[in-house]
Amino acid sequence: MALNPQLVLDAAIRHLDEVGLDAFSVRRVADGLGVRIGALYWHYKNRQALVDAIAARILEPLTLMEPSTDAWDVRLCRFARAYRQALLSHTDGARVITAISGPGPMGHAFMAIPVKVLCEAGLPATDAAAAADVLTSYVNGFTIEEQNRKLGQPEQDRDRGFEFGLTLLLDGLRSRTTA
Amino acid sequence: MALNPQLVLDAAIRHLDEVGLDAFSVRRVADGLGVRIGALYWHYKNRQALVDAIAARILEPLTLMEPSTDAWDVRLCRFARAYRQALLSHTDGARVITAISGPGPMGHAFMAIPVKVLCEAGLPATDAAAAADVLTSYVNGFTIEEQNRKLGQPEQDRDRGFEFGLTLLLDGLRSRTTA
DNA sequence: ACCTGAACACCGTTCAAGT
DNA sequence: ACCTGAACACCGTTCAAGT
Repeated sequence: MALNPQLVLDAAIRHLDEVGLDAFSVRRVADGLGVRIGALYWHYKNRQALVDAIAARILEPLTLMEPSTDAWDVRLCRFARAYRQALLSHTDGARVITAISGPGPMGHAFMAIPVKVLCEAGLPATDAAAAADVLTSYVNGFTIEEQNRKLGQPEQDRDRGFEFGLTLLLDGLRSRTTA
Repeated sequence: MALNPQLVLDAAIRHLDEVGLDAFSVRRVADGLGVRIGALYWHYKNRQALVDAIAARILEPLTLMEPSTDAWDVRLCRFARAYRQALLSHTDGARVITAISGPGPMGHAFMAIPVKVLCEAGLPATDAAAAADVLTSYVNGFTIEEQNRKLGQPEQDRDRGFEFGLTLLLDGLRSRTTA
């Protein structure tokens, strides 16, 4: 069976889910595929490229969300929740995102979602970009901490904490929009 | 000259500032001290203990802020800004904080600051804790991104982005307090 | 108590050589 | 085109042995 970037990425994600980002090792990914380590370097330039690919895979579901006709604040909430869930769906998912070497095409498609919603809400383009940064920064920061230290805590409590911050941001944004 | 935890920590921070967290190496810290690597393990149990110590050093200035009689929102803003500045004062400072093995005494003293302010603002204890988590999560997330990718950007722009989010959170909090 | 010397088991990366 | 074999320069950690 021939190796290809897809299969390597699948194995990498399995390995990440098992051991977490700190113990994530290109060599172990090769082991999981029953292949010598040099083989992976044919499909991915280096470890960073593999991490970037994992990050893109994590963000992909968000860029595929179906468009909605709901109010902008409802859509922004849905985006933030879906983003957190995407990060939570893999071990250290939030830290993986902050370990990307740069925002690739997927990263740009991802950020375009909240920016678009906020523009439609009537925010000036520059404010929309800033607000989108704030929102994703919050989700990143919250979920990093959540995956680092709060996974023993009941899901309901963690959800409540997240929703509290989301509400604060949304309230602040509503008072700055015209729509 | 005898080695001690202080000197090791100083050298570790110098090394961190030079190469960043990813390239941070216990061996290089030993090199910087002109000492064999085994020597460091007498003063620090392992690499993680050294990172924890760096994090505590970064947070220390905040726990030493002089008490203030200003309004709660002014104090909370001041705390958030000082926290961001503390993180920015060392290479990858924000990522160092999220790499702590656990909240030590310094971490607890640190979190007590915003919690206290928010309690005095009239928030129920449980809301105060949640809001403090939200605020620090935001600062962490924002500053990680800032140190990862925005350090080329003018400081004024980065400050503006940060203040935007801070204002949103503060506005949201004000509508939930009695004081 | 504090440090050296030396080893151990691991990394990521490269690259000629095979097929 | 794709993978193996083998090397290289690095890690963190341990621990007997020295002082």
